[in-house]
Amino acid sequence: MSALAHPARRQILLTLHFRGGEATAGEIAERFEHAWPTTTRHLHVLAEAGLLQQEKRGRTRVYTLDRKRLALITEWLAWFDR
Amino acid sequence: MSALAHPARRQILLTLHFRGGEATAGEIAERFEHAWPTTTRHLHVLAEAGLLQQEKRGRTRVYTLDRKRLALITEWLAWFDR
DNA sequence: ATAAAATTTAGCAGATCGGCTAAATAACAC
DNA sequence: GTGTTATTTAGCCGATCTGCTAAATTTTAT
Repeated sequence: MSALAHPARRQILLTLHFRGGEATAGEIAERFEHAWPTTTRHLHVLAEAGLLQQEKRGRTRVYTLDRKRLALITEWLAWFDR
Repeated sequence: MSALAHPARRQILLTLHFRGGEATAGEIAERFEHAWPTTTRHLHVLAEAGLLQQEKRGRTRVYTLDRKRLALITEWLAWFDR
């Protein structure tokens, strides 16, 4: 859950969502003012948390949103509705 | 959202929930192996994030869970269901 | 007035975070 | 094979996090 702690990372997730769940590292990075390596690191944190999957496609890398993983968080929050 | 990043803080929220949304600092702290001041700090972080309210009652302090604030997070996550 | 109980505040120390630049890697184009 | 494009890796550095102990604060009890 600490993967969601940083605004840039939440923005990455939303960006991916509204692009149909997939985007290349470049497409994502260009939306931020951060230097590329900074975004690369955020992507890595998200992938480490299982929220993103990485796929090497030619010389680009495509990141895919894992909505199931996000759903786990929603489920955790649902404890408070009982 | 970074207030939820630490496991101890999530545990505090659940503890409060299952006690009806209210508990004293002591009741919460005794559930953790952490030193008291450590738990005090976690409580403060949660209060700062608006997830808890603090009320001085005699020589104890009662913390109350703010479920509305938690609901905001659920709402954010709901973006991914569209 | 003094002591005990409940809790916070202060402040130190090591770990992690998050930005950066510079250099490395991998795939494609000529 | 040389260069260009896309992206990551390495590593520095200041800021924030999280644990601790010791001391302060506030209320209740004697």
